[in-house]
Amino acid sequence: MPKIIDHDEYRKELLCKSFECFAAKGYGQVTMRALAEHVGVSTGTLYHYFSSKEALFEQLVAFQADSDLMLAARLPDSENLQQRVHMLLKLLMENREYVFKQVCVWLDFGRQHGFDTLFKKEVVRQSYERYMRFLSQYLGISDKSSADFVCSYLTGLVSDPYIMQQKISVKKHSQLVAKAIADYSKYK
Amino acid sequence: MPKIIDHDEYRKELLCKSFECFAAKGYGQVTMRALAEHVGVSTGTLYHYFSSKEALFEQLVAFQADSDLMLAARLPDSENLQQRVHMLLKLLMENREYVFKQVCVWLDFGRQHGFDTLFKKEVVRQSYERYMRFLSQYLGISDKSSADFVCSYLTGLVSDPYIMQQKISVKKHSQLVAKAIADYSKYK
Amino acid sequence: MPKIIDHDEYRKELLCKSFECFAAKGYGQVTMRALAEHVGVSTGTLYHYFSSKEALFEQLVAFQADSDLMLAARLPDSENLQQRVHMLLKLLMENREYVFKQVCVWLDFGRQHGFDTLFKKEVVRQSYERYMRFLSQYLGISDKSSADFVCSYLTGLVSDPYIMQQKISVKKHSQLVAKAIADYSKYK
Amino acid sequence: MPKIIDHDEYRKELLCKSFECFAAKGYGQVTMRALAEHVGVSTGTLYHYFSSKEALFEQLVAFQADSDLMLAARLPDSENLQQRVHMLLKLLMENREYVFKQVCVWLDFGRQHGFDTLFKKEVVRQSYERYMRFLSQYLGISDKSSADFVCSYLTGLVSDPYIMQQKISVKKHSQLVAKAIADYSKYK
DNA sequence: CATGAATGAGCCTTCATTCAT
DNA sequence: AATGAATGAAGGCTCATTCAT
Repeated sequence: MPKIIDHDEYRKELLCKSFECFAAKGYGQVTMRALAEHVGVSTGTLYHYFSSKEALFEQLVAFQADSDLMLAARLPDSENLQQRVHMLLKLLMENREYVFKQVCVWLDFGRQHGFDTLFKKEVVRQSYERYMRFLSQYLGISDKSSADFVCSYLTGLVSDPYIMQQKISVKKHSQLVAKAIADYSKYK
Repeated sequence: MPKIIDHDEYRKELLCKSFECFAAKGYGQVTMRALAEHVGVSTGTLYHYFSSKEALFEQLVAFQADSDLMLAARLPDSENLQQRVHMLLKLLMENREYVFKQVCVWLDFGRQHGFDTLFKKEVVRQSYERYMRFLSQYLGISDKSSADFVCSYLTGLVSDPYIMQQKISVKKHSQLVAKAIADYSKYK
Repeated sequence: MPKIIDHDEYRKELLCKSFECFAAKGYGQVTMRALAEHVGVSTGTLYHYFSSKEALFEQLVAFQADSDLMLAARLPDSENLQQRVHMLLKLLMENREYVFKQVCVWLDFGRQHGFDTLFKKEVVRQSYERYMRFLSQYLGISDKSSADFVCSYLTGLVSDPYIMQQKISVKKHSQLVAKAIADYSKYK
Repeated sequence: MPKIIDHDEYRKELLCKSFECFAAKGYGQVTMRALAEHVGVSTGTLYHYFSSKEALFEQLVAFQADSDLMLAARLPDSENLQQRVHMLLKLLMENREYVFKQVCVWLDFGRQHGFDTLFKKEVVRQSYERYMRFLSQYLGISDKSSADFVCSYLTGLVSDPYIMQQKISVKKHSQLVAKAIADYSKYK
């Protein structure tokens, strides 16, 4: 095996490969040995790049938060709200497995650190705000309630393992969401 | 007089007291010793009522699924759709912490058994179907897409730790949801 | 195996059996697994009685310090100084192996905690003072220099592995030591 | 020009720098990484000069045994026995820290190889005999018991961490030792 | 029934050692 | 010659589980 040229690059590669494990089994159920095996290195190497299991997990979360921006960046623009919702949903549905795993990892992370103190962490706060900002901008939502509403809906969409199992009608869902957003002005 | 009259009753009591632990720390992070201590018995006793940690956890999930019906049963009836949505949301929000913990436990359960094979389990399928049936009936939704939509929204509402942290405007959300349901017919 | 009746008694028994290991191999070379095997219990049991390897070692040292009093207590009294020296040397020589091991353990302990801060520890200070007090009393030495002299000689006697290997002439040594003590007054 | 002119010279330099580590922490507690860092090279370099940790340690002990002759060689001669004892003690006391570390290292070495088989090793036997020969010659002792006696005393003097901590009266000790040696003839 | 001491497999982590560069 | 990334066996410690009381 040739010597690794870029330490940090390799670190990210390890994180990348670790994601699956943590998502599937959960932090407490993942052993460093199993992880090393899955990733294709020795436990010693893992500890060469990460000071501990917890540190690895934390870096994984931070890394994933970054990666997600790339998912969102793929979204094409459009004049039409319903079209934008549609594309967003389509993107999520196409990556549902990945997104669901993401949710799983985040939940673990939350438990690991306590949900009450979670949002005091810089990584977490930033990630979340970036996410909300993106949503608001892309969907052109300026109102908090509407944003929360859409956000809840989307979170549910990607969190619900039952829905995960089936095909939803992206078109109908888009219509409902777009209408809800558009209607909002009537209720203020 | 014997302390415990009903073996099964006591079993449920133990499960009940175990819920907090599993919800807060996650299956893999809960030790039988810690659990026993939290519940106030010895580990031996725990093993007298449950054959293993996994069995205990499984029974906990089944038990919780039952308990949730009691939450739903508290919901008063109403002619008005928006009012019904409103009451449902209010109920969820009043029990947000409990409901969120529930989500956490289910997540663990899912991972323990693999999400792909999850719905082949009788307990799980039944639970879920009961939940969907209740929603459809209570909100008077006969269409699958609408049901999925509302279900997604609700799942997100109770799963999202960020939303968990803040107060949402139940009123506005109710309006949006009720409108979305009502509007549905236009898009079929 | 019957349940242990006296927790503390058993703890001491474990310490007692541990002594050999630490003396022979040195703290850093003793593994908990090897120790458990030598002692005849499982590692789990070891940790049931001692919170850590270090704690075990510390308790061992404290326990040994106590045990040594029993060795000294066996010494019969005598009017004659040379006789007393003689009996002391004989006792040491008869237990040379044990005493040497003791020295080994103490040295390890010293290194573990840093020799500079060693005598700030209560256990250590007390042990040492008890030892010196006993020597002074038994040999009737009131002067510090003489005591240090005898102490040095004795420490060397039990520390020197070369001397350990051979028989020394207890009689001659006694004469030399007794004379040295008696002579002391001439040099003050 | 190559940085290291003499391979063997550099080896000794590495040993020299290693001494502190082993003396302070004990063989088992010293890691090759820590050693490399302390010495200022990479672990790879360490393994370039020594085939293993154990080999390094063994060479260290042999090297130190040689070095000690230099300490002894510094001793000036004198007609007067008490003066010679006095100078010897003074030398030891001035180098007490170094000498004590030496003792620690030897203890480790002894344990590593088993004290019972220790004197079958050539290095060890030679070292010890050189030491005894020097003592006998310098102090003019021809009798084994006397030599053992003085030897015990000196070993104790440098081994006892308690005495290490304080100042002894070199003058008084010299008097006692010299007298003991001189007196010896009376007791044969 | 209830207890908690005992067990040992398995976890996280370290460390002597190797080897490609 | 020198480096340090990579390895995996082994160490300290935990924990699900059993069982004598």
